[in-house]
Amino acid sequence: MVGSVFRPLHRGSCSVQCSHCNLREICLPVGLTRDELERIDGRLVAARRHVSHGEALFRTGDRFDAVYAVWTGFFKTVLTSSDGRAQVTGFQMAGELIGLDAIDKGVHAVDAVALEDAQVCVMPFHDLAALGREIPSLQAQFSRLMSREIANDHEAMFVLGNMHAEERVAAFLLNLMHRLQARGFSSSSVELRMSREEIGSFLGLKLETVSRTLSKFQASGLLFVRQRHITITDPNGLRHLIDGVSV
Amino acid sequence: MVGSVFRPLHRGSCSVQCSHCNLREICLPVGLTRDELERIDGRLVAARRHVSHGEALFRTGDRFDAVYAVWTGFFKTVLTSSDGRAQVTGFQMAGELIGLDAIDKGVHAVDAVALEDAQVCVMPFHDLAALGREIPSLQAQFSRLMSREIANDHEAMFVLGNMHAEERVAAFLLNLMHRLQARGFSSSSVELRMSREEIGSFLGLKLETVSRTLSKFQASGLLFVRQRHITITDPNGLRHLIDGVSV
DNA sequence: CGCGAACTTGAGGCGTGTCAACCCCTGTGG
DNA sequence: CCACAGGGGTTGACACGCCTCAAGTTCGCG
Repeated sequence: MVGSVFRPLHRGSCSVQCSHCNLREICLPVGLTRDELERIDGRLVAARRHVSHGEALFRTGDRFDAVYAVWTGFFKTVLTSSDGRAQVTGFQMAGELIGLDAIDKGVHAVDAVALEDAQVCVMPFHDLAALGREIPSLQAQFSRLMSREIANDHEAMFVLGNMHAEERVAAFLLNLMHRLQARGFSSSSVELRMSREEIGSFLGLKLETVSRTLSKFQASGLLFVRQRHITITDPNGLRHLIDGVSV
Repeated sequence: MVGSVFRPLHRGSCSVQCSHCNLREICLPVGLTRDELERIDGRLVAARRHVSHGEALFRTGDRFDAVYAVWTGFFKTVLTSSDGRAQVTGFQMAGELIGLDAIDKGVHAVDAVALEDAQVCVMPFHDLAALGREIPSLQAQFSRLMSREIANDHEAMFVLGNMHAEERVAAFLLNLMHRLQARGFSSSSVELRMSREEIGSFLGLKLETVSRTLSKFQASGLLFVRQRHITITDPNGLRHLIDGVSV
């Protein structure tokens, strides 16, 4: 277990310093001054927590008491109905927040599951709120991130409500590559962390349809796909598929 | 035009008092003390604004500078792609906020259109943020409402991604009646404010499918429908249709 | 009274789901 | 080092639910 040797460093009074984090320009502290960054060091993030591949950061029904920022690794959030149907509501990567939907009810309504070994920054919501009062630009950025999640969800609703299978998959790939690119990864080649079934759940499609669509994209010369490895050779071709669709 | 005679009262320095609003237990100020309520009087809501049936409160591309609370009337928000396809992302009624998705980018990404003559409370975001700093429970409630919108959107994604036409329409009706009931209206009878096409857009269905589904529900004895008037006679029957689905 | 918008209803087509068989890759144990 | 098992992925045939297209009805409004 890679993570366990680090655990002592990330627990208890040992402070996690946002000011030295390589994600500080992507994550919650965006826009804070040097001075403000140092004021939140050790006070915003109570601890780092390891979550192994396949394990849950939290589950539906768990009490909400902290917001999580992905530090390393990859997550999915899944909303499950009492008759067992599941909807993947999002995939989260480095610098993205998890748990925002639970602030209202104080109870988590989704499962957050690691799609690979991962580490998250634990931000107790009580502390986050207090720091937000002290540092207005932190509160502002937190509001912006909640707003961004709402806007992203509206985009997802558009995909689910208006698009055909090919358009959905193309939109998914472009969104994913765009976010990876913003984090310094290749914008053309990726090792997917999620299964066809998980992609399908997010997109409102069955796994066979996702698989068929990727095969068709390959046959059309838009990309190469082999299991979970995907190389996009014609991003403009993908964009053309969803033509008018903004964002 | 009913509203115009009130306009002078709602403009400029004339203060809008949340402490005397009949929505104060439903809207943003939920949970504020008497004292806190009086502190936001005339400072949170800069003005009330009338929006006539069919007109837009704001449109895609408009600069964001205020959050709106519905005071009277009924709205839809619509996300439109550049090729003209539209997705209704929500319907908003009294006490619900509009515009939260624009905080991040500072530009509105949806049209907010009144489905009947309406009045909204205009809350300049700058003032809202400042008051949030001054009154922590206001900031807390604002965060809760943003969180609630995220959770609602996830529910909508579940509906779009997992449900069949009948389930979608049933879920829509139950959600609508539940929200109306919370505002003191009948939970069984309603005059819909939106067209079949708008319902369909929200649910990812065509208007004919919505129409057929309502007719089928009537034939099954679940409700009476006549144009936009709907009376639900068997709410448990509707709930049974979406069985396991939580919320 | 007549027009247009919204709604209803029917017939037929199509895209995606369903079901099933097979393939690929990885890990495990003999 | 190979055999085997199992999960994930691919591909095909067929079914069916919703969309499309079209005609007719109802209602509100000038």
